[in-house]
Amino acid sequence: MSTTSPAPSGSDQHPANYDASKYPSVFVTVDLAIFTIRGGALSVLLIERADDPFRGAWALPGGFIDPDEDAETAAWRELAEETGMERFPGHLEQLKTYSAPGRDPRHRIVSIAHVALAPDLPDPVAGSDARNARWWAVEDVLDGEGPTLAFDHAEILNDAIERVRSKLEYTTLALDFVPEPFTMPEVRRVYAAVWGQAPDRANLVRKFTSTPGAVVATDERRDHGGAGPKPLLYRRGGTRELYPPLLRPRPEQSGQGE
Amino acid sequence: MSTTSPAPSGSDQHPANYDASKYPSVFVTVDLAIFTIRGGALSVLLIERADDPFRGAWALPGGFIDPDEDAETAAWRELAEETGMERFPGHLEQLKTYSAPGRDPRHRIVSIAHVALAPDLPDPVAGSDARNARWWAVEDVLDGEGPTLAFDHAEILNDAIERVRSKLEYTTLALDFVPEPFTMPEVRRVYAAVWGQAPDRANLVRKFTSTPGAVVATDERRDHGGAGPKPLLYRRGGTRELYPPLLRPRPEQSGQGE
DNA sequence: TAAATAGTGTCTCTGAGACATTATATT
DNA sequence: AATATAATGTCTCAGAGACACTATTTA
Repeated sequence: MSTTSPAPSGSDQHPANYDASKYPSVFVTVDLAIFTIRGGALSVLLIERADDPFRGAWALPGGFIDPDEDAETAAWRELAEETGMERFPGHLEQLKTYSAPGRDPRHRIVSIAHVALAPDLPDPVAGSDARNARWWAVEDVLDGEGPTLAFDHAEILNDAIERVRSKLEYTTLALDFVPEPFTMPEVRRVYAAVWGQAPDRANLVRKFTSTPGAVVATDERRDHGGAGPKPLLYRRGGTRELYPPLLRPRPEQSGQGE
Repeated sequence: MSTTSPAPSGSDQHPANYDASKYPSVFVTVDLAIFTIRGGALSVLLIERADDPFRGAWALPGGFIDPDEDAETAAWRELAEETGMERFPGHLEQLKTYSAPGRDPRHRIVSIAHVALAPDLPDPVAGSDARNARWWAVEDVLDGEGPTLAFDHAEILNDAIERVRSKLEYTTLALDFVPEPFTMPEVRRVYAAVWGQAPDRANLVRKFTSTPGAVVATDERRDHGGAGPKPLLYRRGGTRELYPPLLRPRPEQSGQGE
């Protein structure tokens, strides 16, 4: 059927009796868009490249998949290494795989990108290789006021941000940005940081407290030292889905109906 | 940092000066969950395996990524090959990448799975290798009344179905299941087939016709030969997002609020 | 005329958005 | 007191769900 591809021999669609020499070696890596909220701003961890290509540009952390690992395991391992914690204390999910032939000028590298997020992440550890790593406010990176990104990492970061923004609509993902126990005003500040716009206080609280199993109220309140009543503390519940979703406001769209 | 992984030498997170011999060869393939609607039933294309492993089991079509291709290009090529058409006339998107070390017992294979769908796909071509390929009703595969699936393809298929079901909620993806021009009753039958439950006629029509740019009405009607008035014909508009979404009914959930 | 289907009207109820009100805390 | 914040109440409107009604076609 195919005239363009070196089809597998025989009827097997999988490479049992396959001539591997026809294919150049392919490296498979994981890349990570790690988000946290620092100073009220959605922030992402980037690493400054010390070598060419893209020397001096900034890149998403990443690394190779070991022979005995799947991508998710490799991503958890990288998370622990990059943040210097034994076990990364947040959420991780696969984002998308990037496979353009020229995305790395040296080798064919297929990268399985992931999104991770956690509350209160510390400044990244200085690696044994003394490479430069730091948190950047996402807004600055998008504005172009921040660093230049290496490879296709600008595209990956865009996709990752859109994933987080949209999952805040129909899941309780925002709760993974705050340490337990948390207050509703804290959750609201997560929405403000990620969307750039906070939902109405009353509506947000109603959504979370009226979704069965989303959050569990404790009988304690947080003393934040400032003025006003002490907000009630909650813990995460088992329910991950917000139904119906908490939709972010869309930009006004013009266009004709039928 | 890592004690478990053979870390790249130096500070480079990408494999410029990397000892490739430390890693066994990894094959990268694309797998395809191709959906269409036949006889009112959501159906998926499967191929019977002629060789071990999983001889006699059924698998999603797939194949290798060529050195000069990205995954999407490879998927389009496979689509054309499997359906026997020069250009696959439907929608394609990346689903998820599957990378468990043991998912293929012979080699390390990382598979970038895709979801494709189109209206009115013909019976699959008999390949030059005379392998068996056919459409299966998704319902039968899920029931276990259908074929046994090879590798981790049951998991991939499940993920693919869930992707299609959920995208029908917040996009106009249903329109890619019908040939242009189409009628609203046809679109409704798509929802019925994918969700197992049709939305209310009036509400569905309101949603599509009141979303600016979603569909464009023609001034023609389809003669379907049967009783009743001839339904109005539409074409797809540029808008892909349904906002607010057309949510499918959720199963009753129990659980305690706060 | 009966039956089938397309298209539209409309009633009700949920829930989002917006804002007011009350309660609780600090200075 | 004045100010700040948390929590809740409530008014309004958009839109989903359900269903009725009319129109159009075939048998």
